[in-house]
Amino acid sequence: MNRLKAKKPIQVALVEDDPLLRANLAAMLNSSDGFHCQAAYADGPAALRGIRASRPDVVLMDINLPGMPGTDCVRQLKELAPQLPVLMLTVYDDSKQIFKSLMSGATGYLLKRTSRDKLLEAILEVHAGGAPMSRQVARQVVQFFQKADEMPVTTRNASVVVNLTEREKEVLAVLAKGYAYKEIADQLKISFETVRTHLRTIYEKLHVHSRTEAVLKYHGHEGGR
Amino acid sequence: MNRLKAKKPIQVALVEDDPLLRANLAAMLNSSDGFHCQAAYADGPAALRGIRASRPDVVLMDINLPGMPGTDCVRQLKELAPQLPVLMLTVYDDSKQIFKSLMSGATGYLLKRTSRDKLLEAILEVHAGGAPMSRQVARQVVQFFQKADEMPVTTRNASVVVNLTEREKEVLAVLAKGYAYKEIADQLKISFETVRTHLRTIYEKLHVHSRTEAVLKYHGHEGGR
DNA sequence: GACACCATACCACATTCAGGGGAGTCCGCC
DNA sequence: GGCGGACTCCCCTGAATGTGGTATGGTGTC
Repeated sequence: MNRLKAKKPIQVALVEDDPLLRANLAAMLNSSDGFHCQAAYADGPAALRGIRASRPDVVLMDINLPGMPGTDCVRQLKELAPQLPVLMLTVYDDSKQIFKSLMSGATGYLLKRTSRDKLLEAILEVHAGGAPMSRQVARQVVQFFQKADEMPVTTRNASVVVNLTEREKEVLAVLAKGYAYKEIADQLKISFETVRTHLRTIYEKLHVHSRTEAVLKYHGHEGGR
Repeated sequence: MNRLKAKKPIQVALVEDDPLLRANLAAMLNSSDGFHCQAAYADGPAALRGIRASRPDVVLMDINLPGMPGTDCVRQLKELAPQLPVLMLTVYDDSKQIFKSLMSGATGYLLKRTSRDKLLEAILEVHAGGAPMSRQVARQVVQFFQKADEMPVTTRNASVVVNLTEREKEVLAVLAKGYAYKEIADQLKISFETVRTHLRTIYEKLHVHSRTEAVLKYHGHEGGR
């Protein structure tokens, strides 16, 4: 954050629909040595038009844009400037969003709660040829590969479910038939709360965040990312 | 690198066949606040035996081990301690090696020319739940996703879904991938409320009362109830 | 034109789910 | 004989879901 003193600043373009956040980010960039907010756009189409002409060094893009999703915007941006690094900003560390962004061409992926310093560091990093990711994001990406490794063998519900204990498998099996928590509790003769405790650890082990995702994994569907 | 002052140091286990490098790394760790080199192994089998008993917080592993490749070692390590984070060290930023490591279960991937500070930072990072990667590695990982921009679409849906209108089928298809209502709304470019309206009529037509039941019908599982 | 049907959208209320704690028993293993 | 893992149970909070009603514009049909 302290080198680049006399060098020309990194030209950053912003794409963010929230006016307040947009202004804050721009101000933050312009008050930081080595950075310059070249332009700020409120939506995808405007960004595409502007960036085509102005050629920034780095783009900071909100993933939730009105009208055109950030991921679509990245994809089109990458078509007209393949080398241009794009940093996605999001409030969610949801794996579906992450992979969608990365597949669309995003170069890095940061959570919005990233601190100012980390954000500036990430801009430098991406400009230097890296691929900065927030901690949670990086871990998800890495886990993707570990899951992908189990995939080809797809012994249906055998491979994904292996880490689960016997009881957890029972709970998941009932869950996967569509029963509500209290019904699962009745069937297994345990309390509602115990069902929830099991489900929590099951979700953790399967890397999912909703019963639907868990059911999809159980049935080997491996739901969309 | 300066927090964790009075806290218990992170217990690190080393796996590195080069005696000199091994000693250097151990010394470096032990001379750094907040870190402790708990053990250092020269090969995979020794590491597996030792780590099973000693339960370190983090493992630093050379990818080029004599006898057993580092990737195999990681795989076995992950079987006996799935939560244990493993940082791979390598001189190559070869993409095949990187992906093999990640698929084997490595949590982070650093080039050996990484500086002392960056290395310590990476250990903290991985211990805090992240997935530190050297710049070159991160970029390769991201590029992987951009090349793999396809998806296995297995949606054979004809059975129960016939009574539904076109739009309803679209909604159900996205629902069945595990997306939340608001995500469905984003994808179909309609409002959250409209998604809910569609879902209501879908549930009615399918005679179900929860998304899990709907998903099961959609995938032809019929669920026992 | 009246009518049915579809897609869109909003409000309100109750229930369910998801994630964060903590905590006690039992059992096996070093 | 302590320690960890599995299983059990409870509390709290906030988000997501399920169900009821209502409404507008478009489209096609009789």
